[in-house]
This record gives sequence, C-alpha cells and structure tokens, in this order.
Amino acid sequence: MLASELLFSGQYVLELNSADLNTLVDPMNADTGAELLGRHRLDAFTHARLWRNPCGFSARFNYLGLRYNTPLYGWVEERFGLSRAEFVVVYSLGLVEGVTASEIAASTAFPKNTLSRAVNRIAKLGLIARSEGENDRRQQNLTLTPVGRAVLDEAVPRFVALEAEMLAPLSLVEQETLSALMARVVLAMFDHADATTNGPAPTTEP
Amino acid sequence: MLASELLFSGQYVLELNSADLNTLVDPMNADTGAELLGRHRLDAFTHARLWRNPCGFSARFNYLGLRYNTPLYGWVEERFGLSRAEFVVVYSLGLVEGVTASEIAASTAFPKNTLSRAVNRIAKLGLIARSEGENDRRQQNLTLTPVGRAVLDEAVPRFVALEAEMLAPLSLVEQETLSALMARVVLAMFDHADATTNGPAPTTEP
DNA sequence: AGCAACTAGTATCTTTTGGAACTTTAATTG
DNA sequence: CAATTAAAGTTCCAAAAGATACTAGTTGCT
Repeated sequence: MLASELLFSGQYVLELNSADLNTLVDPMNADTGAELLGRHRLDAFTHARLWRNPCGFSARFNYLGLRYNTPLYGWVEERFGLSRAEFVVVYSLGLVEGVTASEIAASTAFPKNTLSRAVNRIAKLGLIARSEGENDRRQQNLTLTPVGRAVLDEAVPRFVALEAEMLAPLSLVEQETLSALMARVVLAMFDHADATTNGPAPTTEP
Repeated sequence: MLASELLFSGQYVLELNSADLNTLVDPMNADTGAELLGRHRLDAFTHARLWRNPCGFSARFNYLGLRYNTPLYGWVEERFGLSRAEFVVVYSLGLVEGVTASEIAASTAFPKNTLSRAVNRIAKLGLIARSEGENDRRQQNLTLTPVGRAVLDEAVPRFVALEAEMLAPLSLVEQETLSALMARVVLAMFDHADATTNGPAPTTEP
C-alpha cells in the first residue's frame, strides 16, 4: 500500500465528524481562559488535517499545542516584553528553584545558546539571580527574585485557566482518564538508554 | 492562593510517579518508529515539568510534540533538504489536493510569507505545481507532482510509524479512548465565533 | 457602475535564531 | 598525577523568520 493511499485511508478516523461539532461546544463564558481561547472556524482543510490524517494523534496534540501556546506566549510578550524562551526560564524556576540552564535546555529542546541569551536578559531585568554552582563552578543555579515571582504570580493563572478552559468539555473523570493515558504514553518514552545532547528544534513548554 | 504556591500544589498530579516508570516501558524494538524515538533520561527537572506542574496537560502535549516533531523534521531536513514549512506544504497536499497557501497558513499558524517562500522553493524543486484558481485569480491551487508524491510516499510511513511507536504502550481500546477524548477537546475549540488572521508563532503540524 | 474595504500572495528589511567554535571547569583514564 | 575527554555557558556569524508594506485581484456598498 502506498503512503499516498494511506493518507486517505482514514485509519484513525474513529472519532466524531464535523456534524457533531455543535453538540459538544460549550457556550463561551467569561473566564480568564475563555478570553484567550479565541474560537476558530473549522475549515475544510483543518478538518482534514485533524480527522482524515494517518497521523491523527500527532495532528491533534500539535493542534492543541498551537492553540494553547500561541495566545499565551503572545500575551506574555506584550504584557511583560518577555520572549518565549525567557518566560520558559522563569516558569521553570517556578517549578524547581535553582535549576540550571542546561537542565532547561535538555528538557525543553531550546538550544543552549538561546537559553544563555534568555538567562542573561532576564537576569539583567532583575527577574532572576544567578549563583555559582556549589560543587561545579561551571554551572550557575538560577533563582527567582521577588520581581520574577511577581511575574509568575500574574502569568500562571492565565496558563492554568486556558488549560482548564480547553479541558472544560470533558467531565472530571474524563479529564483524569485523558491525563492518565497521556501520562502512560509520555512515561514510555523514557528508558534507561541514550540521550541526545542538543536538540535542534524549539517547540515546547511550559 | 498565590500562583507561586499553586505551582507546587500538585493538582493534576494524579498519575504515576517515577517509581512506576520501569513497569510501563516496553523494550525498544527494531521498528521504523523505534529507531527515531530516541529514549531520554527522565531527569529531575523534566519529571517536575511533566508531573508537578499546574499545567500538566499542556506540559504533556507539548512534550509529545517535541519528541515527535523534532526527530521527524530533522530527518526530513537531512533526507530531502526540506524545511519544516516546506514539508508541511507537501504533506498538506497529500491530505487535500489543491489546497491553497492561505488555507495552510490558517490551519498551521505559519506566517503567510513563510508559506509563500516555502511554496516557491518546492515549486522550483519540482515537488508541486501551481495552477491559477478557477474563480479567484489571486489564489493558486497547489498540487503534488509525481516527485512530490514520491517524497510523501517515503516520508509518511515514518510519521505513521513514530506515532504508532508512541502509542504502542496503550492497548487498542486505550488508544481509541485517548483519541476520542482528544477529539472532544479539539472539537470544542471550534465555535461559530471569531477568527485570528495571521498567527505569530510557528509550532505545529503535520 | 464606481469606490472602499478586503484578501491572496510577494517583496523588503530588521531581528532573531541556532549551528559551530571557544573558554573555563570537571570527570575520566592511563 | 598529568593528559585527554566531556560539559556549562558564551560568542560569532550566516541564515531564517516575521512584521510591515506593497501589488493585484475580489467583494460589497451605495
């Protein structure tokens, strides 16, 4: 079977079609999340990309990433003047204080020079402080300043709200099921094996 | 409650922890997918980013996007010398013949000048042909040439295989459940409302 | 019909990006 | 314990990206 045939074969098309659309959409309410979640029109091509695609699963998580990251990082940019990489560093420090640039690079696939620039800039802006690594003087442990924490305190609710908004059409049980299944998939990617040093493409976080 | 507290509150941490890791990992087999799915080490920070994150769901689909797109588009680049945007155009034509650059731009959030460049290059390379739109002479309908289709026929199985490899730890029923739940989330993003003209950030597909 | 508003695609120009080379420190090994 | 190899972070530079402006074609309004 040719791949070009496969493209149209519709395996994975086991879900809903556009006719079901309106039955699932909940009315746009005035949450913090909803205002960022600009609704789109489901054009024919997007429909095909999401439902008639041999890689339907990846199309969907890529789509979610697009619709989640774009508005949020756009908002971060215009609200704080921080680039995506810069905010990712701040967010990362909110998750784990004292994490190093390399660790962020490894986990997010930003190239390390990009992270270096980002760290330098937000350090200059006073959002983070660097302290020389205790037992390894090459690395610098990063910590949030009160200013950085304030940024986070304003930004994180937006991120949380948009995620909640995205998940709103599912019941709590369904949300947990989805979460658990995705967790299984993600966890299976880890193995006691190799590691890639510097990933080429960006495309992640928080 | 401060967002900085929320970051550590662990709502959404209802899944597995790293101790369960080994019970879920299937041995790396020699599939087309497996060879692209380079396993990584689950370092402490990545663990925190995936499981102790108030935005755990988005962290996970972003992570999946990263681990899926990076190796595949890297391979496309070195195998065919095509950039991500260029390949996305080819792939899109595999999904829907005759689609226009604008439609791809709208669906994938690539800026339209990037798409314009991509279309020009792969047209020059002979992967696609352009034909003036029937009733609108501004737009050009794009179609795959045999060369373009050959590229697709070689590339698509890789994409399919990596997706299958990612989903392998789930049973078929679980895969369908996951698919259906994600479909619900995605579908709910469409509404009879607004539209954003040109999205700033890239970050999607296929 | 005529004029404004809009859209598809292209061109230009500036900023950003990320690969490669480099510096300094740490780990490994003979 | 020197000598080699690897890693954290920075710097450099070519290349790519994206905001803006522009051209040509279309739609809508009166």
